[in-house]
Amino acid sequence: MSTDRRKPYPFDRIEAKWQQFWDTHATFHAPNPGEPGFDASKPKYYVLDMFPYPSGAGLHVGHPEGYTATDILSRFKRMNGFNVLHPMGWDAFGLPAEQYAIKTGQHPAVTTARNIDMFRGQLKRIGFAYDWQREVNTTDPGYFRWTQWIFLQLYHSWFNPASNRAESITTYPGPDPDSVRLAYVAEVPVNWCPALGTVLANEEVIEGKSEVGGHPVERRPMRQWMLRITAYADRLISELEGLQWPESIKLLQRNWIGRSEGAEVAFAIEGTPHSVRVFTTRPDTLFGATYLVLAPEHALVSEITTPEQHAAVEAYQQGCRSKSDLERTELAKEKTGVPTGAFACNPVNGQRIPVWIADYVLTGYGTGAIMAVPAHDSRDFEFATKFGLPILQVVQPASPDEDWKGFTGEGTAVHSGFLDGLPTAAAKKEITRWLESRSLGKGTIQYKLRDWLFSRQRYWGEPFPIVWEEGAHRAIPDSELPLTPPEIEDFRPTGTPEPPLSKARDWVRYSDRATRETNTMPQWAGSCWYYLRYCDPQNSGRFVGREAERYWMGADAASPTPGGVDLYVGGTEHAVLHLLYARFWHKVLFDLGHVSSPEPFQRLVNQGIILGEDGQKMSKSRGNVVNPDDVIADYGADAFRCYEMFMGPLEQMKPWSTTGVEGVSRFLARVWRLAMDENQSGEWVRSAALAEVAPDKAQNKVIHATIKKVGEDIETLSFNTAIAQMMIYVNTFTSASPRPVSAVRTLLQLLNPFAPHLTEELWAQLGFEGLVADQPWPAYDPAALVEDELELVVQINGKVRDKLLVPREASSQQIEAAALASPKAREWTADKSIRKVIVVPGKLVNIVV
RNA sequence: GCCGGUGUGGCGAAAUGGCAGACGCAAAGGACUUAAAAUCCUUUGGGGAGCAAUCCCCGUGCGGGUUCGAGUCCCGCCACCGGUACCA
Repeated sequence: MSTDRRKPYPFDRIEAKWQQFWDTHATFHAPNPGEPGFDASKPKYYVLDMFPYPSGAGLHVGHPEGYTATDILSRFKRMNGFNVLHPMGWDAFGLPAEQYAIKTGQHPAVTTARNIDMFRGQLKRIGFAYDWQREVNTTDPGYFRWTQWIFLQLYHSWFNPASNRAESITTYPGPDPDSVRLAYVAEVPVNWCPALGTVLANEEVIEGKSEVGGHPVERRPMRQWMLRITAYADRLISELEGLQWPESIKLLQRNWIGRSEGAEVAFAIEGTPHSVRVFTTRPDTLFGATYLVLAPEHALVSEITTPEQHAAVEAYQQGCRSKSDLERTELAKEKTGVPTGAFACNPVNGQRIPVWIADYVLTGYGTGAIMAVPAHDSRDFEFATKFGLPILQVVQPASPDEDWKGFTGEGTAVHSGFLDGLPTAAAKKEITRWLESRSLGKGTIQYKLRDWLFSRQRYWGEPFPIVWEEGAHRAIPDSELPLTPPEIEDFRPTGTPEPPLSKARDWVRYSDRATRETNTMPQWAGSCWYYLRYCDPQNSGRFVGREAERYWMGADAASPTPGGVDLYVGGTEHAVLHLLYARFWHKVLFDLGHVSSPEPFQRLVNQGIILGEDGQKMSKSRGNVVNPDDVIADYGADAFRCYEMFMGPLEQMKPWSTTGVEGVSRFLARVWRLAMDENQSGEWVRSAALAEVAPDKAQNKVIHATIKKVGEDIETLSFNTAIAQMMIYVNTFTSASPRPVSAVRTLLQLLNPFAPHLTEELWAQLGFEGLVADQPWPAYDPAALVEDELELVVQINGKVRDKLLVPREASSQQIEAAALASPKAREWTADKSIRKVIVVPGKLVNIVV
């Protein structure tokens, strides 16, 4: 398909040539402070792409969409006098490499290296201005050494609630530091995936199935490494505030963290020494609590169940245990539960209320027990209706005719003793105070967010820098980093929770008495801090040099933001996973004084998904996958780049169109022919139409309007309209003869960030000095945009009836008079009286009759 | 259910509350050519009147509203796409 087709311009010859040139001259290398060539007088700009997982399938057209956007911006910023950091690397630990290794027996390191070479080659063929000297690879020991080091920072720290930040564990005053470390071991119910042979984080489980592969996941208690992300729940929410992120992403994170203010209330269990603590966001409805529900797994169930109910309760618990999470959610339509036979005492009025167990109460949230207020909670209402439990209204809705049954909104307290008449908000405060004064409860805040399950039973991941001795864990010294995984023949999961690393007996044995931890870290670990490593990728003494970190990640004197990556572009799929984990690690490093900004990513933009030509999601099975290599072979990298940007707004989902690529390719060919003619023997030579003449007034207006619009559009990432404006520019000059050389020169500068190969080649062909990429961005002349005469629209009652040419300096009165005198206006207002005339200077006149 | 996003020509789309459809694709006609490709020029939201230059009516998912003026702002719906799901 790509072979014999005549090229509209010789992109095949020029693209490889310029890519080679940039490579050998390291054109886009950004020196660090202190390095030769570093210019301290320039401001910095850090543009970051989400680095890819180098899969065997190679790059697809979705990757380069965001990459092209950042590439244009970074080239633009560079031309505007910034020191630009624009790096690329590889998130190369992960399941697919390991599964491929299991299938073929090839070491994951081998396939990973091969895939990286393929990806790098593909990215270079698109002509991205990455600083390849800063390439990072999460599987490189020189890299993961520092991933392990950061893990140890977490291990050696605790979150001090008094200072609201992480501190060295040595400042912890309590007797058991292991109970407060940010990295800790716990026996917890985890998501165990038998098919993958590993546990998964909550974030990696979608509707009871593994995100990777869609295998069933079951819950079982296991000893695992956890990271105490919940300590940061509050800051992870509140510090979203100042970030320039899409509101929808901020909301997604807030919902994921799930902060709820409420109260804990203790209910004494009749005839036992026990009391059940419940969490509620509606303590104001306490008078309406007509029963309690414990999660089936709640520790007190066996203690309080009466002998008569024992069998029924056991059976119910057994039933829940055998159900997977998936079944539990599938069967969630109908509420189930059994009474324990026990009764509790409602502390506010002494009411005797039954205690039930039901699986609609979750063990992992709050206290694993609730007070049921069926009148004001839809789930409790459903349950109470089914089992004939009493329903007692204690909140009166504001609008009286609203059905109070199941009313979950706010209103006025009724049937609530001393709370009667109080609006919901006040009633919450009052009852909380009442409970606190009697030590029956207290105001609390709950989060949906759980601690981050951080260990995996995999081979292809970072080993933990931890050893065990007599049941106790301890860190290995920094001097033993990096801790590389052992060489083993068999990467297969053991099928049991025993990790594959345990097969490497020699490696596991640390000393006579100590053995190594055999779990590995999840894939997220490496991506939690790669943006920091880019700042100083070769540093062997520190995860990132202090000065480099301060320069690239620090607050810019010119900007009001507290620092961090200036622009981060990537897909929405990382809204709550990578972006939350990275913020967490960054805050820990910030608290410990290792980085200078509290947030890693100041401005975030999500590129939209590119659909197949049929408007469907691209997939192998649909056969609608577009391969960037094919597009580049047929139309060239510049056309590929420009088309991806011309398709529509960056953040929007949009379908691929081959004819659309052709259109953009034609545009680039027209640019080529502005400068070049084809002679008799089919060679491209300098166009005869080019001349050293000044653009005329109309041409000049297009030139300066385009400089203005393209610059503004790049800043707002509106690349589609920037390209449209450059098309207008080209259309203006295609027919011009003589054709001002200066106009072509300016166009090459404006187009360079979009089509770097084509513009660099023409720049050289026309004999201009140096590289276009090194030119300063052109400035526009506002005076050139001003017309001597303005065309105004004359409207009658808001409908356009005529147009009017008036001098630029015409006054409102003169414009009004001219409009009223226009033949059309006369016609339309003939037998009517004019009620009002609105003059919008420079725009229109509206005559209201 | 709940939360978020999006609805504009045949298609991708554009439009600080001020000429809806820029720019591109597709389509049709023409020029060049022995021919085709490529290239260049013209037309292209729908309907209507006129020999014509032109002119009129309708039109941004639907129904209301604010305004001299609404694709844009407000209220109420509908459809599609994403996310989420017993979080008390």
